[in-house]
Amino acid sequence: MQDPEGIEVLVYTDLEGLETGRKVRLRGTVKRIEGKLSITDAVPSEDPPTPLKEFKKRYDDDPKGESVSLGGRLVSLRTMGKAIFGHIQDLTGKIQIYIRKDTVGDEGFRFFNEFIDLGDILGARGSLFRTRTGELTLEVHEFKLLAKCLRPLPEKWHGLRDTELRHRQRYLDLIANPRSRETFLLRSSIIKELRNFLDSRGFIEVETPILQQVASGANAKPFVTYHNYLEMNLYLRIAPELYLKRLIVGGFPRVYEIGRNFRNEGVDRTHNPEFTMVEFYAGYWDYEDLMTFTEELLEHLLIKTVGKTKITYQGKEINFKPPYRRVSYFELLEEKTGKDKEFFLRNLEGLKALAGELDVANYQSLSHARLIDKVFEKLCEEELIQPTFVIDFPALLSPLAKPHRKEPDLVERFELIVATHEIANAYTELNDPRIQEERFKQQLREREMGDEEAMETDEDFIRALEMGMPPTAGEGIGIDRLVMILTDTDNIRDVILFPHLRPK
RNA sequence: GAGCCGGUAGCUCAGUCGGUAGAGCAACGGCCUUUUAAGCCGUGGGUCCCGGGUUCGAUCCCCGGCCGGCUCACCA
Repeated sequence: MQDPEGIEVLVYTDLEGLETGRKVRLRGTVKRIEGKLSITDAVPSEDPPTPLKEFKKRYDDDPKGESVSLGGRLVSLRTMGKAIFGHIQDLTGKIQIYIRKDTVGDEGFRFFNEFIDLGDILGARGSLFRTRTGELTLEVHEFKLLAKCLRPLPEKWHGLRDTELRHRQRYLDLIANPRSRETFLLRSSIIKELRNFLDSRGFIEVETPILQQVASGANAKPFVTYHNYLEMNLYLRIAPELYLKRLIVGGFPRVYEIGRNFRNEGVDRTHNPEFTMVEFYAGYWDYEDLMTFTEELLEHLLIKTVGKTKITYQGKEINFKPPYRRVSYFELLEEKTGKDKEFFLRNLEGLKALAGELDVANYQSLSHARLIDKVFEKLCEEELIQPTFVIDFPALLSPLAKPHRKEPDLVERFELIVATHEIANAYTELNDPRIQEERFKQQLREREMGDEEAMETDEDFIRALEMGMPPTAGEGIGIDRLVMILTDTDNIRDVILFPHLRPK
């Protein structure tokens, strides 16, 4: 039993140090125990404690007569003279505890009253019962202070609202806001199920360089860093694509990588400078195979994580039950503009005029490829709510994709759009080294014309293709955006544990 | 990078037509052995984001800055 005069286990002395450089309201209890608090370690506690959700499930049917122990953070406290009610919380749930003077004894009760505060981490052992209102509750026989909470908890009813604080001190957000805990748990299970699904289909998980000598495989500005020993600049990858395809050349039949990409660009509701992607590549597949596969993958993810295929996102119902609509890029454009593929691909002046009418920013200085893409985004993407495969993109926009088997100006590429967001981007991979070389040269010309984000040439990648890459299809899925949709979140920072913020 | 909005107690928020501020929760002292946003009585707590300006006087008005949010631009 606890005895304030017992063996020293937990002692706070230098409380001033806590206040360095900032004003902190220290809690009365803490001031009181300054220098002198001590606790025996005589109380046994299960280590580590069972997650509370599991705990409650286990004992819900038969709460009587058990001597059980649990642990977690004390998040509410109702003292009623000679009895105390409170709730202990962990990541998975909450359970009520009940402490009676009769049960824990005078000394134990005094200790709890004097030294235990809201926010403390407690271990407790006792028996379960149901209160009048039917709530499963632990009547505490023994308890142990496992860690002291020196700062006050956020407000118990409203939680922690301030977005800045929620992001800067995510631990507070996680303690105070159940919604936030649920989001990150769901994110974890989405990634787990993604991995399970890919593994079960014969994909091999690999890791490729994050520090790269050439940042290629996407159109984006890289972060630059410096390697002291090699005396050279290196780039944080903007995509793993070219390395994963090297592995297909090397004989891996199917590979995937889940990891961070880094793009040195703006931050907003749907962009964080580092973001998580899965990219997977399958030899002997084409983009048609990938569309079917993607439908199966998403159906699996939805069922395994949220338990259904129909969800609500920002007030709109979205149905992930396959099959998804497939519509070609130029078909959509023609629907919106009445102008056909020939117009977009051959009539640069007409296209510029159209972009001007649509208020596309800087339309005078955009490349042909970007003009098409801007017009598409402006007119078409905004209306795609249900999962939709937009297929057969212009070759101009897709330097790594294989030419379409029937249409010479197009490539075999699709994007999966959900709720106006691009969730996946995929294509039959270009495996002809000569065409790839030509595409890189075209990108170089775009770069020379001022497009800073045109793709870099990777000589070794061309050499790899020269060894022969089997027909292959590959796809990238933005995990953060997928999590946003499945958690009904409209800001990417709410699905990234520690989003980037300016230092305060 | 631009425009708009915001920053007041630990948290959630109110307020001051310019006279240095309040509530609830949290904290602290009491009462209370089935409460659950517990209740009741009492107490303490603020560089009103920072720096300048105007003014007898600025938390409030003006200018600049910092941080955040939204929209736009760039991008996935």
